[in-house]
Amino acid sequence: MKSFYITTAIDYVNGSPHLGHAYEKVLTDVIARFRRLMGDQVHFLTGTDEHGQKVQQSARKRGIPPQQLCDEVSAEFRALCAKLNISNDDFIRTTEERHKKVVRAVLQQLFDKGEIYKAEYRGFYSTRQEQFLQEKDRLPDGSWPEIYGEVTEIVEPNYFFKLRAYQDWLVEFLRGHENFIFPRYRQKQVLEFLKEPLNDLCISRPRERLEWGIPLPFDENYVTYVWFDALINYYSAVVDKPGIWPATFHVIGKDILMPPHAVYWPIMLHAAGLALPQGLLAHGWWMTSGAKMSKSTGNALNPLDLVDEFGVDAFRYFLIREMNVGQDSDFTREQFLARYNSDLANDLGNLINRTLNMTNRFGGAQVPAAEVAEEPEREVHALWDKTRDEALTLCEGFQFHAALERTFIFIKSINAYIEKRAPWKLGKSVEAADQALLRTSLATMAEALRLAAALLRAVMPATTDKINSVLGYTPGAVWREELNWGNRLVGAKVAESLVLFPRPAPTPPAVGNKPAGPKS
RNA sequence: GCCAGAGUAGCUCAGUGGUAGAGCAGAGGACUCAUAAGCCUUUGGUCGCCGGUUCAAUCCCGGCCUCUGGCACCA
Repeated sequence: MKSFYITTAIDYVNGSPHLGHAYEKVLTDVIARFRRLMGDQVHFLTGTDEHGQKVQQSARKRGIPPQQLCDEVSAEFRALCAKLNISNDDFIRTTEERHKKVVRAVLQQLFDKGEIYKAEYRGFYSTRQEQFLQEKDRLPDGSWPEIYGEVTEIVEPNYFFKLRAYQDWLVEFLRGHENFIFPRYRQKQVLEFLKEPLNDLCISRPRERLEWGIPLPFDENYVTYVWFDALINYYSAVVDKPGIWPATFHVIGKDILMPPHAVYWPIMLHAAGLALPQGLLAHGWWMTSGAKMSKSTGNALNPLDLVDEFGVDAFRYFLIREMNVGQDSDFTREQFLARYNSDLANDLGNLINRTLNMTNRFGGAQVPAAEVAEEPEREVHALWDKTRDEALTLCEGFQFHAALERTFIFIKSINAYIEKRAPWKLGKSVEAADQALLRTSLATMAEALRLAAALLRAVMPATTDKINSVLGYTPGAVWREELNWGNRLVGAKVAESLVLFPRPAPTPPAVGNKPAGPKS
């Protein structure tokens, strides 16, 4: 079985989960579920990044130990995974011993090889904020903003990793692996960036400034800083699990593609003699009216509430259907409702319910066998084969939004097929030919629905299960075989009815000067 | 400033060297198994702006405008 190891970025615990985190987890989960269905041996890792200045400061502000803060927030991210029905196999925290051990081992190894050296770091330091500032922090007139207090240029000994020595190697590597980064144009960006010489990477902070971190194994007066801690989680989580490394894909936000994942990480691995991942998948951001969606912007709408209101599958469907992986998308309640009502409630949900109803009313609650295959049936069969083939290809290329689009075209075609056959008319006829057509139409709509549901499995797993359940069907172990048109449902006893995606109560018209709707 | 991506119907987007397509929204119709859902028909666009190449450009070239992102030790 082919091994497929996929990761999300680990989330920094200095803030609560928001839509961006949710999207990355859902996207990665859909890929993981899809690969499992395709027969790969999948290992899916997510987790939390827990060290650093900001965590230390936040904990101090609240008067609690940093570990307690990490425990609290990390639990929130775990809860998010559960809420979103994420199928991760492991959840790593950078404060776990299994991780720290590996970070120290890798650092020691690189130090012994001479890849890490001590030198002086020079920069502008804000005592009040306890951090070094960058040129871009300056005001246009060259002075430093008030919040930094007194800023002084200081020189501090630190440890550096020899990034620059590997710059040419990295350029060669990327030229030789054109599909290393998805989407492709991002790889060009990285190569463009690499035309400028790299500086070596400062990987340490003195302990008197930063306590909350992993001590360098070769100098306990320092802790390692950010990347040698965070990135190594991908490796530390599986170091004792044979057959998983290297990663197949790291799914990350475009904001941490360059330089960390596209430059530091490959060089770190190469320098340490470890195999490189097959690829990086950089996704875009959700925006609201052009503004990045995050907690700090104080957007009134909390998209995660939609999970409680409409169910996790509806939420997952929206994220995957609406976002073209790699690009940015807008998130509005209106767009969500449009998708929910049109695709899920009207097209799919209603199709399920009417299929159950008709099977009960005209078929004695049992799926009959198809007896004829005339033009309408042949059209549905042909469209299914085309839909399945295209959808699989699209999913393999991360074009899930397009795969869902095709799938829903097929679902709509089932509705159209039903109108063509009009079983409610056939049901009134006593002619043998009409009765055969009736049985055929009931069989066809049920089978088409089963197939459509199977194709949705990676995106809406609970929905697929429910549809199978009301169709009285238990799917077989091999998903690919489930995608073939057949007669598996013949004789199945179907449920009476199912309203899967109930239409939301109509919003009261926003007229007059009444106060806005009830606050719950 | 440099680099990259994007500017196509009210909205979200697809697309091709030969005077443009889908879904949603809007309008009309026939039906009734169904979540007043579904089905059929339909309105709607000088394809960002200006030039050029071509018999012909939305798609090729040049310039410009606008939006988004990256530009290093910052998550």
